[in-house]
Amino acid sequence: MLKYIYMGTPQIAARILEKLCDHEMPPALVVTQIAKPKGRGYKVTPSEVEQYARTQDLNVLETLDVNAPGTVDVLKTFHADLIIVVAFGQILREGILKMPKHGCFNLHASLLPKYRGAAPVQRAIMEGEKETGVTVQRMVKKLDAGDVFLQEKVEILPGETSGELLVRLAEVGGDLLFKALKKIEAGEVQYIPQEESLASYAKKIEKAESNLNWTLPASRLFNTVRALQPWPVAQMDFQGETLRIFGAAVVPGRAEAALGSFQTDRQTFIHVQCGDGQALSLLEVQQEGRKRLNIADFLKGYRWPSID
RNA sequence: CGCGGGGUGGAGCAGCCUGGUAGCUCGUCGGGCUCAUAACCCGAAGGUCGGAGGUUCAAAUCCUCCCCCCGCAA
Repeated sequence: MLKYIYMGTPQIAARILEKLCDHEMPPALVVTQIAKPKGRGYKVTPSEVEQYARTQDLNVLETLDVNAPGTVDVLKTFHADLIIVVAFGQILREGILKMPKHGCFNLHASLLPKYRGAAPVQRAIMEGEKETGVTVQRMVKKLDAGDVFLQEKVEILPGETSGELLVRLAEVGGDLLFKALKKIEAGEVQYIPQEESLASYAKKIEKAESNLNWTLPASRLFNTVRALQPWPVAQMDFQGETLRIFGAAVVPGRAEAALGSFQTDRQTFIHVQCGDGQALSLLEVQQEGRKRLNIADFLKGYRWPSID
């Protein structure tokens, strides 16, 4: 039986770790980012991976920097055959990459070489892709540039958000990783080098991107609204206050309307004019301190400034 | 003790600061108008104002504690 170390941090990594455990192939050690203060009240909270690992009584190592000499020494004591990395949040240096006999493997949520980097799922949705996938790659020094071991396509459903897609990718990815482990164990390993000329990068999502830019085409903004869920969530300035946008649709615009201006019957819709002449219909929104509401409910209680 | 917003008939909100008849936009039910209608008109039902104490002649409104929801920030 292969002995491996699992490195991961957020929910998707926890879900995949869970799948490996369900397949009765738990890691010898789980490495995760150190518990940090977060959420309201800044309570110190362990990562999702750690929380799950604890329920399975797995060995857990929290670390601020895996590449630190002390940490590397600890990892060495496990004599792992390989290391699996899923959304860990830290970049492994050669000292670790060369440590395990079979090497280090990473599950990446895209069809490499496309969408290398931090936000492959979000960027794929933002670009309006119809399909993406998961890839198990043999890690090398250059980020997400290693040889492809296994890869599986996943269709992106119409209107699907990053959060929803991520859940499905975790299911497929977990199974793919298990398959990878089985093949490695059996010595059936074949790699396909990535075609560098086809490589693209999925830049990390910045919270500043959540402000919708009305000079862009409506379809692009629709994709952005989907891509930015569950975080950081698209938002816009509406009558002087911030409105978060959870649901939207592309509708015909009006030629004479100014970009970013909106049209509403104050009962059932708000259409915001976009850069390509079409408009974005707001379907589900949220005001600060309030709950998410469909547009009709939002308009029922909305207080329009003066006039009337 | 990181900062802040909110919990009011079925839904979404106002009222709270400056205690004293619980309001608005919808929905529901009944009736009317209409060829007809999700439109319009008339009427009705429906609320221990998150919970527990306290102050007061009187608390949705002021004070204290608790529960739940949410935004920022990380």
